[in-house]
Amino acid sequence: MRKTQARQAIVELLAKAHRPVTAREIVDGIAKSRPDINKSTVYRFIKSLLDTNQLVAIPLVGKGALYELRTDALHHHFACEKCQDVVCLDGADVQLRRMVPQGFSVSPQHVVLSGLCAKCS
Amino acid sequence: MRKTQARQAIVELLAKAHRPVTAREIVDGIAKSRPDINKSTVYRFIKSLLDTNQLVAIPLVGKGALYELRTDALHHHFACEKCQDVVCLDGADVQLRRMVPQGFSVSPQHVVLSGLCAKCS
DNA sequence: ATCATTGTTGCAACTCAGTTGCGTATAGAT
DNA sequence: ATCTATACGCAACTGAGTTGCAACAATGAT
Repeated sequence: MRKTQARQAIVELLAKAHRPVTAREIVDGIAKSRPDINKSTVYRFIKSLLDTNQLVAIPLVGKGALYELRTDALHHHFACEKCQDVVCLDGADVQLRRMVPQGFSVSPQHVVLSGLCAKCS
Repeated sequence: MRKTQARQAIVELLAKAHRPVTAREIVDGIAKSRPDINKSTVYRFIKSLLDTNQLVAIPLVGKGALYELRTDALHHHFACEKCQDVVCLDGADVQLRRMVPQGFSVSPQHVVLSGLCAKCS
């Protein structure tokens, strides 16, 4: 995995976002700040980060996925169906394990709950 | 909402599936049994069912969503990352409520956990 | 510092799921 | 039986994401 200018720019964008972002936001963000970097490069790198487990994908209802760099602090997410806001949930791992049958294991980084947030409900 | 031949065929397919299916499976399934029904009709009806809350969407990691007819028996889903199998989880609602902050409400039909199922882990 | 290797990139063309505009057909009311 | 809004088929379109390939540039060797 070579350290190229394009890749540094993409990782920087992800790190600066401080929230999960869509593929579209990454592509558009890079296009704005670095128009010399092609969208194929961005998509290829997103895929590569996913393959090497450096990026966490959070699937959304009907609208692709959100991405965030994997950090040591594993956490789950909650997506508000009304304001589309995504917040991070902490300490929910124990609860999750209680939900699945014996022998099943949950990937904590892939859990996203949907519903209404405190503001919208 | 008129009861047309196309719509009856689509609902029938969903009911007979006895598991959540992808949009692709619905479109292909209809195309096979009823080639006279156009894919636009299928997509339009899926959207219409979603808008009227008669269909539940289960977002997947990177691969669109699964759909199932809404039944009285609300339940959550678990998607195996290896064998792609989707199973239904029961009685997990209480656990979910413990996971979100005060004031948040979870849409139980929209929760899908990912990980490894008993066979694959 | 220069070179050679090979992974990475830009480009343009492509794929394919899902959408849309429009003229026609049909379910359901009168 | 007639009427009319709703739903449909069709074909063209959209747009996110992918791919083949020639050119480029990041690393390790010299």
